[in-house]
Amino acid sequence: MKKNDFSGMGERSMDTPGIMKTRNITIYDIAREAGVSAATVSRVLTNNANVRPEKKQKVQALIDKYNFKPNALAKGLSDTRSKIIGIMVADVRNPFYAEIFVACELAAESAGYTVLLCNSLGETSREQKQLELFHEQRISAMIQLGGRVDDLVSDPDYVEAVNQLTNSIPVIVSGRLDGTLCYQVEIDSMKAMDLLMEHLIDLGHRRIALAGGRQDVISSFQKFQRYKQILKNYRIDFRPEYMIEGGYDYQAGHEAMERLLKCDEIPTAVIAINDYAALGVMNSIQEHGYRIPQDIAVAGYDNTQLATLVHPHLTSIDYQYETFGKMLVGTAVTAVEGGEVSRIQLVTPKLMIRASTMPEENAE
Amino acid sequence: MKKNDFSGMGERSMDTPGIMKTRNITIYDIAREAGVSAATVSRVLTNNANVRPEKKQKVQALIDKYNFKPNALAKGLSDTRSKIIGIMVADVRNPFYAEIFVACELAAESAGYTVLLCNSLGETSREQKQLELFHEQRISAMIQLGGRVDDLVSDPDYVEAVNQLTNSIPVIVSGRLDGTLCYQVEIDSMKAMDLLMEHLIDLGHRRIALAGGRQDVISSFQKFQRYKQILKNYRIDFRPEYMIEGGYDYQAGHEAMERLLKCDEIPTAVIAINDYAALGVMNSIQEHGYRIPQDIAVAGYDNTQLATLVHPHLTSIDYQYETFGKMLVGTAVTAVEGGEVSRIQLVTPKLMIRASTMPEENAE
DNA sequence: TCCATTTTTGCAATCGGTTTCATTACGGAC
DNA sequence: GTCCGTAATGAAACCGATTGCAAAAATGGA
Repeated sequence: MKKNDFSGMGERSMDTPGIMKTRNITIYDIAREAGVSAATVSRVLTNNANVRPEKKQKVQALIDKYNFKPNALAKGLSDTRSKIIGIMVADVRNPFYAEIFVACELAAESAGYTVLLCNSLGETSREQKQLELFHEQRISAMIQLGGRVDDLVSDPDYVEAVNQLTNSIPVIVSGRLDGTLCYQVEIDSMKAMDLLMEHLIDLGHRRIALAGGRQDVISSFQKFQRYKQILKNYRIDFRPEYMIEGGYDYQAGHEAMERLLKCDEIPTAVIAINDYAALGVMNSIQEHGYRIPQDIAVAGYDNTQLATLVHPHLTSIDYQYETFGKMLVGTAVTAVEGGEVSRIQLVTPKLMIRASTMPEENAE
Repeated sequence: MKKNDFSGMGERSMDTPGIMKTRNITIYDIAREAGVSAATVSRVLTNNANVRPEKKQKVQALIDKYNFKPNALAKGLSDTRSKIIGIMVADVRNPFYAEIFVACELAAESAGYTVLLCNSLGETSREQKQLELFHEQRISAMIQLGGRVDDLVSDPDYVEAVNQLTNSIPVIVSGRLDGTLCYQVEIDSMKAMDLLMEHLIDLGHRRIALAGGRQDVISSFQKFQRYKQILKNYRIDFRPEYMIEGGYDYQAGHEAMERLLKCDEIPTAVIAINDYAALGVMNSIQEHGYRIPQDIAVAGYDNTQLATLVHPHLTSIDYQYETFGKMLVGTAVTAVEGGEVSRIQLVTPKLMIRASTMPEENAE
């Protein structure tokens, strides 16, 4: 292992038994050995200033030799912000958020930022704590995804905390109701419903039901509205009994389908609010001895891994995570760096057709 | 919104159109208004020094009034380390890692640390970059989970980078081969296999097969070894055709089961290397018209959400994520703070019995 | 009341970068 | 060779905390 041999004293200490600590190399160490000032080394690091090529090379050589990495803390301190983007999600264990997080991580990486993930786990108190954490870390921007806001907006302390943050850094939200001061990057839920409905209607379906989702979640609300609109456009009667609201999990889908199967006329196609609910729907259908898609076609939202784990593979709406992540982080970075970004942006989803709606289609 | 009114100049600027930036409050601002020195405020913050109660109260009141949060960057800079624990996983989109991450986040939170998550995505180059990121952030400790190490250990640059890090901060690894200098927190894979095998043998199974997993992944290797050992203990002949190595996904499980179904004597129970593979196994079984568990019992590892999404619900090994996370973070924190921790620790897994092995057992 | 202790305090240095500003070096024009 | 404008460089201040050290204040004992 290489070490800096120009520092005579105390570069190693044994304060933790068994673990040797190596003193970190600083810009001054490099400067000294290169025979230049720290300012010059800094200029080499930030690259943009004009440094005489020969010196630049010499300094760079030492940087490489000692594998010197500038201290992000010092850097952040001197320009009063860390290059960290805080991301707050309800729960990364939900694959939907996991996908977005990874997409954001990749996008941030190429922009020279780091992402800091926090799970609110749906608890107001945690969400507030995370906000404090972000504040302490002096993050450059915050991305907030999903989660119900009902309880939050009624908590004055929370509102105060968000305002304070919004006042000092760009906040990008998605799938939330708040945000007068925020940037919004949303998935085009209406377009998503369009894609699914047109696909099913093209296949000849006229009895199309919805399973799961709540009116108080903005994206679901939009889907419901669009659903009715599309029916009207196609002159198909809206049947209230075909719109089963509920949660977002397996159970919700299963229960919804059980109710749908009790209708006088059973639907020929069901759109579930997400892949989990779709799985519930599918299991319910199969338990009753119906075939998918011959008797009932099923489609979902999110296009998570689950969609290709079930049988038949599930037709789903892909939220274009890569694009989504890029837009979220891109908006954050542009806003941080003082550029112009539009306040609201939409991501166009894509329909992934699989066997659960088209028997002849091969599962990917 | 509250603001600091004692600072006459430039506390607000309009450099980003439409977004007002508020200058951050510092320890000096508090000190000035309280009529004390910054050192005293710092002592109030860190709590441990002796400050006259009346002053302490006065300062605390101002801290609350302005919702002052000390700058973590400055703090980290002055004690040369940020209170951040870096966590590197292959991919959080894998629910197994997502569970561990959330558990670590919770454990870290109560210890006053922040966790920084990085996905290596199985690429050596990314893993190395994340290491640099950790170094720049001057993290206090690193937790590395899973991932294949074959390519990594052969890359001298990578080894160098890890050594450098290991030399300066505690590194906790799990599910990896390296680690002479590291702390290890492992799940007791042998015990896990014991639990599954004993459960199945108790149920009367004698023809038990394994599906998926590779010899070069340490945890799988241990499972294979233990499997043979247990068979021997119970005087059951080991049949090579019952041990189908492969990957860790749906496909691997499916293919393994297809091969198992071609055996002269079809196994009566199958243990899949994880829940994904188990799902593949189950689907293969059901496609061939067999019933689970009446004809063939199935069990998996990881006890992810998937286990209760499939039908019948899957018997699986629960890795006790909460305990696991606590041990990982606990080890990191103790090591950072100079305490004694044992180099190797084991987490005892737990068997979750569900309908895929016991028909009469109700799914939870 | 006065001196010796023990607590409280504040000053100033430090952590490791960036950046402003003044100074110096350089290259070309005359 | 001199002069001038630009490019290159370094000294020093600054970001916002912590902390060792010394001074000041409070306390207690005689």
